[in-house]
Amino acid sequence: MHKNLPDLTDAAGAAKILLGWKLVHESEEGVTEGIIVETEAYHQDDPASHTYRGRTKRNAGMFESAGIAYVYFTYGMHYCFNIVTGSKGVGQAVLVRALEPTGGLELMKHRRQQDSVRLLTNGPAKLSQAMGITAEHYGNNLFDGRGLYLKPGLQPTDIVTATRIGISRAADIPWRFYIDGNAFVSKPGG
DNA sequence: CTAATGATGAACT
DNA sequence: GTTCATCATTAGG
Repeated sequence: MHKNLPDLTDAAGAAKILLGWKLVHESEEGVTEGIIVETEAYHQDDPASHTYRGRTKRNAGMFESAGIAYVYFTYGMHYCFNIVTGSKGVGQAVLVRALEPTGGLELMKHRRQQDSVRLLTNGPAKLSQAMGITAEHYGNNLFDGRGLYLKPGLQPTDIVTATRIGISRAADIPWRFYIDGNAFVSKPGG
């Protein structure tokens, strides 16, 4: 069957296109899903990217073919989820920064120990925890419709372009995109 | 081997 | 606005 796939040839373009797509995780605990409402692009020749200094054991996944998951652990306690873009051998990816929860709300609340829906997935480490994404999903195919995967959603009407969050270098490059007015964007403005 | 740092989040003032 | 919990990865010796 023909699959509806997004254009993942370039991280910045893909970051915009992926807004409105749904991220689904069918786990043993249950199914959780949410609409992607905020993303950031990271290229290889980008001082803020993990791949800027070349390939390492940690970032090897970003050099694989587009459409797989790149999950990294940071600050000693947080997982962040990325969608790999570009050709095999090119280190780029799209960081998913926020979701609008659309399914499995109770499971998300349980995983996050948090009752407020608005605080469930409005940040990269928060959504990873709410969705149950960990290092075991590193390298997963996100378009096979099994386990952790993406599926098409409604195209948002208004997309805001802004600067990226939490980086010290190339902080002025506008490679953050989010759905205008959405309540689950981690940091409106920028 | 050692040391610095980080694509964060929560809890403060 | 600021501080800090907490550790894998990385660069350097």
